[in-house]
Parts: sequence; structure tokens; C-alpha cells
Amino acid sequence: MLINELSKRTGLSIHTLRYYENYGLFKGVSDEKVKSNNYKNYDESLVEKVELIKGAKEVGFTLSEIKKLLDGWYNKRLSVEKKIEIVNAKVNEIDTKIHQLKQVRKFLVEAIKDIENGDC
Amino acid sequence: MLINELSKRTGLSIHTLRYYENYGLFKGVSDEKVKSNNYKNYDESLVEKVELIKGAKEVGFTLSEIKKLLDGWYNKRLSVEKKIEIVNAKVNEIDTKIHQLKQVRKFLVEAIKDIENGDC
DNA sequence: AACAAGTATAGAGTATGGTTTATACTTGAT
DNA sequence: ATCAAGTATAAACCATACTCTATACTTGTT
Repeated sequence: MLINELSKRTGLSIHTLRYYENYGLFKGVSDEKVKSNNYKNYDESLVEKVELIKGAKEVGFTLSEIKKLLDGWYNKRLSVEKKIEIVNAKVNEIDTKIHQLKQVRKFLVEAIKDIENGDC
Repeated sequence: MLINELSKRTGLSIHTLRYYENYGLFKGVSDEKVKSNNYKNYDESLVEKVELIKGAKEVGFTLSEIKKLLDGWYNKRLSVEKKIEIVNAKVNEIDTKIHQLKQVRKFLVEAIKDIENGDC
């Protein structure tokens, strides 16, 4: 698919997608057979990948962290152990974040009780 | 306590704390009885409040969102119903974020399996 | 053939969330 | 008394993550 379709399917603007592509989060490929342009084609699987990027961003991961993760993941030269280590580290960070979210949530639920009791 | 202690207890730099204070996330108070300076005193309860701000930031909430939440919460002029509505809305956002984190986590755990199977 | 709409690239501009620097005053230990 | 360390304020500076503008080329429709 072309960038316009990827944009529509992911909900990210064409500008943002190009920014991500330049940042190195993914790559579109120009069709070698077509000489008249260098329009880039984006693979079906990129939709899911972009959604992952979106989700990771929304929960506070930076583009740099996301890039490191994806780089490790798809890098053929890394050993299986090293790859697993990278991804596992991210899973642990996620668990920390889930914990933090639950803390904030608890704080807010307590606050609601206080408000109901007129304590604030 | 003075800003230095607040900084040490929360792990945020003095600069960042001042930035947050100017942003309106909390207020220190100058001691009226002391005329020679206008050093600000920060209440014990601010430690917890700042930790909440830190936690909320780490899971992707912006300062603007955090401010809105705190403003609603401590605003005496808002009705109890309105306050609860504001805080409840944030609890729902948190639930969404927890859900997103679990999605990303699942994605990564799948990735680990793929790596173990040599599928990538 | 003409022209609106899509694509690519580069670069400027913007918002957020800080960090750093400069200046000036205060405090506390020696 | 002095002087390092702490505090306050303001402003400049910076990184991140976009967002917009300008330019140029391509495509598809009429």
C-alpha cells in the first residue's frame, strides 16, 4: 500500500509516518520495476507495527526506546539470547508501568472517596 | 521543608520542581513571619503529590492533563459531582492505558516466542 | 492536453518539558 | 567578617516529536 492508505489505516498523518520512517522505525520499499517514480510501498504487516508504535507512545515510551526495541528485534546479527534479553527488559518496564498506573489509579479512587466525604 | 529537601525526597531536580511550581502544579508558601527572605516552604504532603505527578508523567500523562486533574480536585468551587466526574474520567483513561500496556506486553511476549523459534 | 490529487524531499516552525546560565540576595559555618 | 552553599527570579537554551511550507515530480481523470 502507499503512504496514504497506511495513514488512513493507522490514523497517523502522512507527515508523522514519514517522520517515523526517517527516524528509522520502519521502511517502505520502492518498486524496482517501476522506473518513473520512487513511490514507496508499505507492507500489510506495517499496520500492526505502527499500531504497536502508537500504543507504546501513548503509554510513555519514547521513539528512541521504541527504535532500540525494534532494532534489536529485527537485527539478524544479534544472538537469540541477546534479542530475548532486549525484549524481556521491555516487558519488565511495562510491568513497572502497569504497577505505576495502578498506584495512580488507587490514589484517584481514594481521592473520589475523600471528595464524597467532603474531606477536600 | 525547603526546596532542597523536597528535591532530595522526590528525586526531581530543584529546577524541575520550580518549573512545576510555576506551571501551577503545586505551591510553596513563604513564611509571613520571616521578613528577611522569601524562601518557600513545602508541605510534607507535597512529597506524595509530587510522586503522583512523577508517576503520572512516566505513564504518559502530560503536565497539562495532570494540572487539569489537580485543579479540579482541589477547586472548592466545583460541585462534588463535577469533581468526581473529572477524577473518574482520569481513572477510565488509566484503565485504557493499562489495557494498551497489556496489548504491547502481549505483542512482546509473542515476539519472544518467535525469536525462540527462529521465526525472525 | 490539462489539471487536481498524490508522492517525495528538505527545511522551517511549533509545543512540550525541561536544563542551563546569569544575577542577586540570604544563611550558616568558620 | 567572610565566604561557600542555598534560595529566588528571569531568560536563554535545548531535545523530542511532531507539523507545516515550499518545491518538484507523477499519476489518473476528463
